[in-house]
Amino acid sequence: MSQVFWMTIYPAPILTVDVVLLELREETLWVGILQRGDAPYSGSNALPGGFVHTDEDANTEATALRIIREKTGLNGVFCEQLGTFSSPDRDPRGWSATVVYYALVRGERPTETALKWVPVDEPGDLAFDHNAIVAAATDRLRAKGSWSNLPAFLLPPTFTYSELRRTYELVLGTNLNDSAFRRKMDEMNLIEPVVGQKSKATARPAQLFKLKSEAICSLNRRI
Amino acid sequence: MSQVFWMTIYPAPILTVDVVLLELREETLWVGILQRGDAPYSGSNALPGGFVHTDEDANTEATALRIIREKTGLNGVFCEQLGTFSSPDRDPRGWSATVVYYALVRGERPTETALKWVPVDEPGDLAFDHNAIVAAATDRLRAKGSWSNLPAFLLPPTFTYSELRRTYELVLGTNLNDSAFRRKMDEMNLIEPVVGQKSKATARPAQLFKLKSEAICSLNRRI
DNA sequence: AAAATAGTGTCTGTGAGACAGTATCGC
DNA sequence: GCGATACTGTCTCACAGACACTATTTT
Repeated sequence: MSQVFWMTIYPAPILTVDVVLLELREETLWVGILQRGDAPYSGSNALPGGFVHTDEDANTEATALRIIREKTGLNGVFCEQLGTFSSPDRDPRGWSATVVYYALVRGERPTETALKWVPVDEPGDLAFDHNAIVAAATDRLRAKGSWSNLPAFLLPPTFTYSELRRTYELVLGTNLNDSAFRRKMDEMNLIEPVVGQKSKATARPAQLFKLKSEAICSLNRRI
Repeated sequence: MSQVFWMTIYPAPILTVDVVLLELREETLWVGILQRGDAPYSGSNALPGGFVHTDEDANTEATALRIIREKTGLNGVFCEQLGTFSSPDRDPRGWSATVVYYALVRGERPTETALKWVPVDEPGDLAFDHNAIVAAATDRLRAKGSWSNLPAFLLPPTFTYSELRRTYELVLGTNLNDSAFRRKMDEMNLIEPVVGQKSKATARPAQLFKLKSEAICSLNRRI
């Protein structure tokens, strides 16, 4: 290991991977947190995270997906790199960097886990620099929501026009015109109808739709 | 150091910082590369990069700015995190991650340095995964160019409408309508005239402009 | 029938492309 | 004068907001 060579000059920074799990429920965006057991910040709330398992992780995204699987039991969620946060002070163990991913949980939150959900705008005091990281993740979601199909990944696989529009409204923090939204969605060719009908109890049922592609894609127009 | 605890379980990944220096010259985007002296990939071309100096770098961006300063002598260039690239194979020394920044050099390339400049679209074979990283950086530049003032940072501090439009055209790979571009720039309030005039030798001199703010900002409309 | 939500049709203002027309320089 | 580039004015089309209107369900 020639790694020893430079480690004698500069100690290797601590490298971790953290995940911002985001979920939409009851008209609010929630972030998943865990109470830490080990030091540092033992007992504090923090984002789920961990070290790279160099024997099994193909890259830091694989680490993030493994952490998501371990903490929530979920597979196949939308997961994207947010950025790397670093400083000499953010971790009392020394100079550290954390590669952060954010993930969107579709529909129902997983149960039977230690994960707690708190509103993204009032997550309370989190360990490390995790408050700043949560803020950066919501900024990214709101920014990217205006020109991509990202908000759709906060919904279950099938959804109505109204649910999709309401999701965009909550992510973007604005009200959207109903007919203009339908027009844009129709023309942008992102969603397709499913034969089943939504059995909304109170009024006329709505057509259910699903994404044509399970991949994130940018829109030629703004929402 | 409780760092020892987890290092006994998983060896710490190698963490580096790399910089994609981009420059616009002769109607082409160029990327700055260095010939490597040390192993691995000794003799190959690679992006300028290095390890975090934990005694002096406040974060990985500071590392990137220090690398830019050391390799080009430039201060105050636009520099932004592109992302972190990682894998067990990208560095023969072991599992590694590199935090990549891209920087835009304004106007004249620095001389008297070991830096070589190659076209971003044909950079030749680069060490590590640096070809993929250069491609990701140009993708980011092209994407962000369409909704921000980013391309202006490829120009000298003062420039004409025509030069700014040409820069956007080269970054975006499309032709832009002259009068529409002027209208948008006027309304978006990003640039302001400077009293001096450009002394273009061949024809009518053009008004020089400068950015109102030296910060990157997103546009409310697309270019 | 009334209430409620789903979905459609049409008017209108605004912004962007197209392009003609004017201005100012070197020669 | 002419060529060249800088800049301005105007026409038109397309898109998005507004909103009235119709449709289909539950109660």
